[in-house]
Amino acid sequence: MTATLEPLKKSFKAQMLEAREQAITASVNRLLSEKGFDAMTVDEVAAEVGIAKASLYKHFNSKEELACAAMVQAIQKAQGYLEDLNAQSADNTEAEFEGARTSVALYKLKASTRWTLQLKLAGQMPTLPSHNSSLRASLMASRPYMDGLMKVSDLLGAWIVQAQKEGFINAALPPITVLYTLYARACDPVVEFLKMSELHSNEEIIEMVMTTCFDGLMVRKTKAS
Amino acid sequence: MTATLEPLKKSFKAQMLEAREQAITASVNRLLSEKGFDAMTVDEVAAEVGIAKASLYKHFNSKEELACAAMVQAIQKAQGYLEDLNAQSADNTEAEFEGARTSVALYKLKASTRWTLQLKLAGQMPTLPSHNSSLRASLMASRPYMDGLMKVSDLLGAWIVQAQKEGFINAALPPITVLYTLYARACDPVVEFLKMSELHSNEEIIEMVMTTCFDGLMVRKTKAS
DNA sequence: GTCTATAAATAGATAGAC
DNA sequence: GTCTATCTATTTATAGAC
Repeated sequence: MTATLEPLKKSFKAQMLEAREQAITASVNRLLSEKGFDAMTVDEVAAEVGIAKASLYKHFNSKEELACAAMVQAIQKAQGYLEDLNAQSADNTEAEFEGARTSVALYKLKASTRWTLQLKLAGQMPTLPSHNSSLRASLMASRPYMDGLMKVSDLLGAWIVQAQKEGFINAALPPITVLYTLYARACDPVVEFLKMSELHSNEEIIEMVMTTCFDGLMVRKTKAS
Repeated sequence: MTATLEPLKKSFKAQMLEAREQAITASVNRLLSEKGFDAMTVDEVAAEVGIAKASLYKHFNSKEELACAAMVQAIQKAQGYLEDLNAQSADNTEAEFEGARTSVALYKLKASTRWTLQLKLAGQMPTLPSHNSSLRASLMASRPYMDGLMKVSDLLGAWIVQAQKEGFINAALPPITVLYTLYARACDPVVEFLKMSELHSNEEIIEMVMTTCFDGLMVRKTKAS
């Protein structure tokens, strides 16, 4: 009996541990989103999780590791979303809907960006420190993070190239520039400014940022021009 | 004789003081641009200026005041640039050049944005802390900063409204959204990413960011479409 | 005003009991 | 693993001589 229960017991214990660490990374995620790595203190994390600071250090060896774990969780979440999106329509080809040319690749890029903005507005997007910091080094050294980042970049990159081939994304822009421009939406201060102004709903903010990102500030000449 | 020299002596002394403080704000400006407010330490500033830390505190009462002075200098520099730009062509009206419609207001907005990006690439654009920090409060409380910010916003705002009226800037976007989007170029991480990649010259980076900002990521349909 | 030396406060990390 | 209490390093800020 113990022979069959032992593994279950172990699994349960492991699950508890994982749940606890999940709770920690969730708090870190939120704090990282709210104030960033430098301004976030380990005391705050401990207070928000509801455990002693020393207990935190039993799970993670440093503040960097702590933040790293949260970033890994976030990037893997993004990877999961993108892979689901990719699986929805296997064929990455141009399509025709109601006489208007559309692109599955472009659609996916827009959906990803919207998803990012939603996460950001929900306070769940841990912002990378814009300036070089100790966190950067830790992230670079983290296999799971770099793996996730590479997978995400590959997926987005493929859609970018595809959308450029199909004539939807400006082919004069290097794909890497387009990629960075999309990544930058994750730390777009416009979102926060507009949110603080309280003049617009989250949906309106998202649509405005989507417009400035994909259509730009200038008017689009319609076919009637 | 002393009666005529005294004021000169005083003025000279004041000029020295101002020059010293100018040197300090320049260093702060650079460090603020490089690492941001949180990561910048007063020790670093003192070391870079070449004076003792205690001497710094004779000029400024706190780290916030120190950074504040640098930000005021920066915003006033921007204000000066915009006012010069405004004076160059008094009439903010639509124009016709070689059969193509152009807009003086749009031209000014683009010039301002280019100027911002150049400053940023030169490492002279002190980045506002994206998250709430003690610096924000100090800036809000600083009359000269708020005055400068308001003047800058008024100038840009007028050009935005004008360009929208003339049909060059997307009128579906609230002017404040356009304003924030332009302000956001000052802390655009894409610029830094592209600079780090060392694949493009500063001019190329600027042109790419100008394109993504004003034209967006999607292709523009030419009249031939 | 500038310096050296130091105070005071904060934050990352650890010791050791339970 | 969790806690309280503490250590250590860093950083903002100041005292006091010159």
